[in-house]
Amino acid sequence: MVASIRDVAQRAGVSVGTVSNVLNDSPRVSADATARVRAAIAELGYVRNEAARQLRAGRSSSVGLVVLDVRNPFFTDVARGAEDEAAKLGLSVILGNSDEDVRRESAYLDLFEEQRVHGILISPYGDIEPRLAELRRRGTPVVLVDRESRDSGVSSVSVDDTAGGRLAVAHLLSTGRRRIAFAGGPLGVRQISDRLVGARQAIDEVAGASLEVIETAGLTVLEGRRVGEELVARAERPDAVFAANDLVAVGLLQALVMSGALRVPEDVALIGFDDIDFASATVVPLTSIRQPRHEIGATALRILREEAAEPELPPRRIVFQPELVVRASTRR
Amino acid sequence: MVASIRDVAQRAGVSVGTVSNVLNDSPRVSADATARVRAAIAELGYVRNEAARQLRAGRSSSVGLVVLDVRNPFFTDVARGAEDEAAKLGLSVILGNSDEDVRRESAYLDLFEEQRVHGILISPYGDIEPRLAELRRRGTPVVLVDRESRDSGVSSVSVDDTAGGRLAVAHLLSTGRRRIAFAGGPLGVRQISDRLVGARQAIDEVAGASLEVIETAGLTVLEGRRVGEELVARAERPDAVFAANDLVAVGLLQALVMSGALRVPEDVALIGFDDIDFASATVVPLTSIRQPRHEIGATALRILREEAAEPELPPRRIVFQPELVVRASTRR
DNA sequence: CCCGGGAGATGAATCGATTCAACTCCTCAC
DNA sequence: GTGAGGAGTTGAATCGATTCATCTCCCGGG
Repeated sequence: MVASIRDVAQRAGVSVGTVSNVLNDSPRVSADATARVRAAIAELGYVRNEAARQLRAGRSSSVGLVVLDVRNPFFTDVARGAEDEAAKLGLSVILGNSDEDVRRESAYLDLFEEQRVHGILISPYGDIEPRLAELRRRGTPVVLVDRESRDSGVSSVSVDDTAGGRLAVAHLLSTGRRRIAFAGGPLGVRQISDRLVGARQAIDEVAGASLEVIETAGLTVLEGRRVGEELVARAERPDAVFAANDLVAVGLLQALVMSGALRVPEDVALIGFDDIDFASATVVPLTSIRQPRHEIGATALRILREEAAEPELPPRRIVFQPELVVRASTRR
Repeated sequence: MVASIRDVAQRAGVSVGTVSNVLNDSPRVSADATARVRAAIAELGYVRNEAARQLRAGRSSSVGLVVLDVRNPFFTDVARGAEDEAAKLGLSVILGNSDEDVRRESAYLDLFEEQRVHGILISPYGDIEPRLAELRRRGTPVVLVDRESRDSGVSSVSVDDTAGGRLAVAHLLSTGRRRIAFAGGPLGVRQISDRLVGARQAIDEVAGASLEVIETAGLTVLEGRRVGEELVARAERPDAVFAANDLVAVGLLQALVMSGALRVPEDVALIGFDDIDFASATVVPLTSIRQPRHEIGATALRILREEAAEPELPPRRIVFQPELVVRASTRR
């Protein structure tokens, strides 16, 4: 029913080898043969069968990317960075959304391994470094995104979350705030716990500063609102909140502003993390910690390529430094 | 390097046919053989090669889904509906983000066709129905999502956007508003222009009612803010705005509230479209037009399956009816 | 006129899983 | 003792693109 390379060859009056050479732009084909093959392809509506190609090649030309939350602009920007870089190399990116669910995360890894993807980029949720090391051992290169790898033999591209946390809280302290709250979770996710570690370091350097931890079930706007409503209802409140990402910060901001009773930054200062595009567009523009989102994705893809080319290379760890972006939500 | 089914067969002391039967849970295999094969698989770390499977089967077990904007919760909810339904059938969903770009949209269709996906679900951006009909003719079932198909031979699952637009504006009119603005775009996207058509129908039924159209470049929060800022700066303002989706409505709300000069709904009423989860969580909870998002995705996938099973079926058009959800942003 | 060599073209072998006709045992009925 | 029939297993053929050793022309030099 669907035309194969053999049908094209027959129609063009050449061999399958020649058709294959045309498809792959081999220079060894005469102009005449090329034209005939092109015509036959158009007439038959021939479309290359990627499965057959892959089977022969041993690897697919797709890269799998598993993210924690597709709705978070941070990850879509990272994905775009990876896609742009992949396009240059003739690869494509398949996006999987683990949605902070270990079962979904694991299912995507299974799927990608069965597909013999070129490699896997993953922003991990569960404790899966052993599994990833195993994947790598079996021949699928893996690069951690947004989390630094620990001892396992896997490369990573991340941002120094501890430094980011320190930067955020040091900024709040420098504007005179002393009763700081950290809002985010789950703390089992290292990207998040590292930000908390940094926050604590900054607190410890200033006498009289205190840190309260408000753990959330996830990093979403809704969770942020929940925390905000709780704060509004309290008698004793922190004078500044460090949200573990911008979505949580946006939710907090909404709840605080909606209450009418609290002003940002006068009553409560607020700082987020990621510096998504949206951060500058909130009711009160949000101070945040910028991560080079696009660059993270692009770099991860480049490293993946290098590993695919030379599997024996030792794992690499790229760590970007985060940057403080001050806006109205923390002004004095 | 990587173990194949032949290696497993050899290690287990059976034929490849038997291994294949074990992998596919055929009942015709003895307990003894099954156990030996399972053991061999574990020892060798064997992972099935999906490309080889696909080549033989002729079709992949993945379904391609192309959405206009992954960041829009409406589409992630539709995607989840499709995924949940796919999982029941042993299929997986590959997500592609066209990001309202015809080149990206087209590239995903190429990719999916080369992959011989089981079928394609697409929320179309450009005018690609002819291309989709061609795909279907060549054997890849296609279902339009979120847009009703016109004359072409393609199935669709959508919501009655015209009825939705009518519902929205009729509601604004029923609360006494008369100078209505429609904010959204690009109007070349039929999902959007249909909402405008419905809005106009409602306007035409009420004497003294007027409709102003403010076209935007896309349906994003940032575009909504832009429109909001423009409205704030004006002397003559509408007394109600119908935003073509909730993201635009959220942006509008932010800009209006931020100005401090305008109150919602007292000075300007605001209604959105989609009723994303977030709509009830905005500073002023948003009145919206609800679409059965999860159900749309699930239904589309079910129809895709039916078409894959019986390619001769005539195209079907499922149209869900939208529903008005009243919240604070349009109260009197 | 012959031969070397380069440009093109050929087609069989290959990748790995599935399928199915054919085969081997065994059991049981008569 | 024989034959029917069921359970379980086998392995060659197949899917479609790529690769590469081999072959065919043809041209120019000697």
